[in-house]
Amino acid sequence: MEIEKEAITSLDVARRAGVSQSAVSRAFTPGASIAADKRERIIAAAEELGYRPNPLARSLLRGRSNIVGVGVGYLTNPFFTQTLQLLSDALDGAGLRLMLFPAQGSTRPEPSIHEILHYRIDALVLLSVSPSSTLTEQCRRAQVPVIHYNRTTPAQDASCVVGDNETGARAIAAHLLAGRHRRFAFMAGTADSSTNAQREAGFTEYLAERGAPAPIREDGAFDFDTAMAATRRLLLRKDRPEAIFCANDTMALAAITVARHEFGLDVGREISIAGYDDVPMAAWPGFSLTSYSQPAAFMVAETLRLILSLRTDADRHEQVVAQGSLVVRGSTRPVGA
Amino acid sequence: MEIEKEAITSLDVARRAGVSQSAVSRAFTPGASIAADKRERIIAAAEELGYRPNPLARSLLRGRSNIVGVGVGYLTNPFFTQTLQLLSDALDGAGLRLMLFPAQGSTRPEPSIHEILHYRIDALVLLSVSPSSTLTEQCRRAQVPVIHYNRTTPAQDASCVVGDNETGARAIAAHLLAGRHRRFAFMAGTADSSTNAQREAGFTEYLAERGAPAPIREDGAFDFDTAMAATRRLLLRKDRPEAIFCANDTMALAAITVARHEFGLDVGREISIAGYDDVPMAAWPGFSLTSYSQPAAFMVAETLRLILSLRTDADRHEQVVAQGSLVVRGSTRPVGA
DNA sequence: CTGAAAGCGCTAACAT
DNA sequence: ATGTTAGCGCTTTCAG
Repeated sequence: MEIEKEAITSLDVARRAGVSQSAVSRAFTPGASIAADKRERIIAAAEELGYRPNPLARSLLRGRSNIVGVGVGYLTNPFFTQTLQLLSDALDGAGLRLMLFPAQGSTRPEPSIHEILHYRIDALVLLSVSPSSTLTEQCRRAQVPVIHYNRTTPAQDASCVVGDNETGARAIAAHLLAGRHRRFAFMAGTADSSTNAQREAGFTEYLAERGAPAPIREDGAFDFDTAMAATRRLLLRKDRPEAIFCANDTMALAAITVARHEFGLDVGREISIAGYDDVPMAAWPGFSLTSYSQPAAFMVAETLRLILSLRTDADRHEQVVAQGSLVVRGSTRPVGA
Repeated sequence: MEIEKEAITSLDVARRAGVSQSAVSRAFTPGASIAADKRERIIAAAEELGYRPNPLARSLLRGRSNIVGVGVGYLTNPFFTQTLQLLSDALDGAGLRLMLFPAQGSTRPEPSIHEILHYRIDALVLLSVSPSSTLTEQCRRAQVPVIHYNRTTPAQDASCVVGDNETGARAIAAHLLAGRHRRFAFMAGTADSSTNAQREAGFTEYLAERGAPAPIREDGAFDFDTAMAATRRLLLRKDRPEAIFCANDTMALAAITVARHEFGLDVGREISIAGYDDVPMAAWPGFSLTSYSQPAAFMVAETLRLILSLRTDADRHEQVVAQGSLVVRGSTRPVGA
């Protein structure tokens, strides 16, 4: 064991391998022109010394840090958790670092985003965070591509990766309609969310097209507790809805819980409840929630592709819309019943 | 709006404020000796230009990056999710950045950790990751303090923040014993986890002390699906256990699901099931899971305290043991029933 | 208290 | 293909 050693630098490796310091740099740069045998000798010397190029110094010079900033609002939603896990693995596999920061899910400009931007990050990924124009503007100026995940921007002036919410919501509507329900309800997520808006539009429009009555609306804010309260209000109505479509699974799980445990309803027979996202819990026998599956793995893969492609030109932007699929389980009345 | 501007540097601010570049640096360094009015003038100029010191350059020189590496195994466990959320907020509040990397929850040395270490991170936090001696050694050499969260190291040669698992498991055992159960089972988490070992020891020892029979043991690997299978094995036995203590809540939720939906058991009357962690879902009416609560907020606060204190001397280490509390709900038979 | 100057560790011209 | 040189943007002596 060596005694208390300061970090080894490329110069140490250079001396050891008997070459110039810049040769060491080249040995660690994929496209650089250097003799194969010399490179091997340098790599060998580096291994012995336990050397790795200092990413900080490298970033300072290159103007890019190999770091991707990831902003996330509420980690409590399993859909985001799953996404974060996938994204974490994907970035790691691509040799990119993931810098996580809390984005509160709100519109107001977050100071942390500001700070993150100074790390000369390769890209900024926002998971279900409502877009803010000031943030978008700042990133544009800093030449940092922004990728909205699970959100679209009003002006479509930024890149995003989203599911086809309208189609999904229409599929849910069609399924509920096929179950011969009359009174429908929609439990909304947060109002400023494009995701919620699209799901609501798809659901409402499909019902209207088929001549069904407009759904009752309650606000569940994408949150379990809020959704429980909203469900109570729905189920206490004289014209109690027969089918509830919740804008995400978290709220649907809350609705099932309240319907079953507080109102003693047989979910799937006396009332139908459907969600969106198809989180792992939806498949648990205790819930058996009908939902619309978002292809998380595909969406994350697309996000990575965008990161790699946009870091060369941040001004370009691209919208990716992923197709999902309806997953019918026991929480909705069977078709034709 | 300016035209396509390169990032502004301290020199730009210096020129604008009519001072030297080093004055700008001092204005942004808390302890530096600079006249108050000059500092204000510089700060004003910086605001106008939208200047912030480049953290990359700063880190390169200071040898510390203000980044904390956080390694996490499985984000699917809500307890870790909650912790990550809290930690993310805490670090952000302290002006520290959080670099997330997948640690696979395994013992083998991860290449990403290697890479992260070169960012001259202030500390490495490992969430429920089994300690590896090679990793510990590497961090020691790099003078990076390691903090194990929810794990202890065998040799106690590193810092950690853990709950008092033995006490918690004993409290669960006492509670189940008070419910007049005869046949007990313990559903274990992953074998190499100190957390699991301590919970198992506390549970088993308490039962032994009271003259109760040793619990049947099944392996649930801290995982929902694995725990479902393990529960089936338990409930198919001739000597079916009357009370099951699961080493974490995820497994307990699986046990409840199987007991209720596959075996038609009335959980809390015909069988008692208890968990550990007291995740939010434990309180859902559909589960009403008796659990032992880990004080996540306190543990994260302590983690932050350790980070701040250890970054000046990485050689020191400290063990923090947090006290939790028993949360009795409906999944276990009431005491005296 | 303040400015000039010397690097932190590395990459990217520029010469050879 | 390789070594030399000039910085990336900042902090920190060192003089004054």
